[in-house]
Amino acid sequence: MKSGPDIARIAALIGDPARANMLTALMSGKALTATELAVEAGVTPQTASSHLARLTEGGLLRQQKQGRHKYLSLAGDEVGRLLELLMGVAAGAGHLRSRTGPADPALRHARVCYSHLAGDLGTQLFDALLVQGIIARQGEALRLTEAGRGFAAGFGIDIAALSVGRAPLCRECLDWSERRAHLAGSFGRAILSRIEALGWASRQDDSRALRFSPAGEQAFRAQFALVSA
Amino acid sequence: MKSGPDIARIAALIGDPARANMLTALMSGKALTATELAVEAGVTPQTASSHLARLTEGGLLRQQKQGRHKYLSLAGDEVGRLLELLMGVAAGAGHLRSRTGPADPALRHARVCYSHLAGDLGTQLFDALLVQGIIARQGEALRLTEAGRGFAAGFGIDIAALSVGRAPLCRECLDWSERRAHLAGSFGRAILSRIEALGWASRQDDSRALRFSPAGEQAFRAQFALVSA
DNA sequence: TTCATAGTTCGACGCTAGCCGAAGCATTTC
DNA sequence: GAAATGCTTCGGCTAGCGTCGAACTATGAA
Repeated sequence: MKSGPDIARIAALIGDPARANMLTALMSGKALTATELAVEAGVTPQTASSHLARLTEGGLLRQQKQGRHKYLSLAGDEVGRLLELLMGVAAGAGHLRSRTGPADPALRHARVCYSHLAGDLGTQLFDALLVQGIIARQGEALRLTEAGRGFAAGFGIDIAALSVGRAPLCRECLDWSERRAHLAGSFGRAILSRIEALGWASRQDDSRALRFSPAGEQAFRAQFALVSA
Repeated sequence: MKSGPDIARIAALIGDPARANMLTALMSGKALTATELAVEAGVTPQTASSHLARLTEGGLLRQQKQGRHKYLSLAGDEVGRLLELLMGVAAGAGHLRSRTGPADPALRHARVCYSHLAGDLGTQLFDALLVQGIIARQGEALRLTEAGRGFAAGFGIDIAALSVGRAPLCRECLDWSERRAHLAGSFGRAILSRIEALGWASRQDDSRALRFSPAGEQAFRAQFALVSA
């Protein structure tokens, strides 16, 4: 029977696995759409909608409508710090998640994440694009450089066509298997389309794994100047 | 579908109102017994027992058995910081608890704790007994010194009669309101009996508060050489 | 010894909260 | 205009969790 802030209320908000997944997905600081978060949490959009409403109502998330999308991000630094501390305590208690995503090596190597390239190859690509100055950080955001536009044209991507929407051209997306960022945004999706169009890789239709042919992976590494495996 | 520490697990632990009450009650750093926490949380001892077991298993609490009591305290600084941050976020979200509890000053001043003296006067007594060499630390335990035996006789306590049982003569007991030790054990109980027998103080029968008469408190302070209030 | 108290275990009950299917806006695209 | 997409609301189902009564163990008191 204490007075004071209602810590149980917001702890309970974080305490649901689906919501916790959403929150950790947002820890990168990037805003994600409702559907992306639904996939991230492993629930249907209806369920996600309810969760997101409650998280917002509880002051943990901030919403930003943009066209028919709804971008969600953490409500503030304090929320981020809270989550980090929570991860620290959880790790200290030695409780790692049991429900580990499929340890499928193929998934870790290369997979599709909302129509862009993720996994080991995805993060390598992201690093290489930064090093080569094709994309650049601009504060919290990412932008396509002038050199990048030239590169895109040479790779067969029509940037002008991508720029019509208001959706960001470049976004970073945190990779669960690598804990590092890979490239999202319409440019990221275009790269994956191109990779498939060139026949370098194809999707496994019953999974998110992306299967590169040996020659395809070699061409991919050459194109983006990745160090060989 | 992320990997990493299971933040939902421990957030859910904090997310139950009863458990949250227990944790906030422990935020002062004081150790409390299982029953005290049950009262604090407003649940029956059975329910509390289950909660406390889960909190300990989850790495949030630390247990310390002492006789037939079980003292519980936060497992570490990190847990305390987590709770504080949680309160900060909760307060920021504008969610305050309505239920307010009594902070009875009389209870803090002097009360009965399993038949020995606790509260502010109890901890003062404990310190004075140590300083005057009536009791002394011996590793983790406490013992009555030779000087102490003489003092006890002068105060009207028959140490030989107390020594028949196997129960320790002197024990320290953590004080919830002061977060400091006071004297327990059969010697501690004997002191309280003597205080009551001398008419210095009397129990309030519907509470654990101990009511000293003005003259009684003065005599008590003189007897044990406490600094005046 | 016998009694009282602190704490635990077990079992059963009830309620909450998460989940999804179906249907309903709202916005964008063709 | 019609179709598609992103998101929300509603309703019903189910699993899980918190709750307590009753019975049990262990420690301390008389």
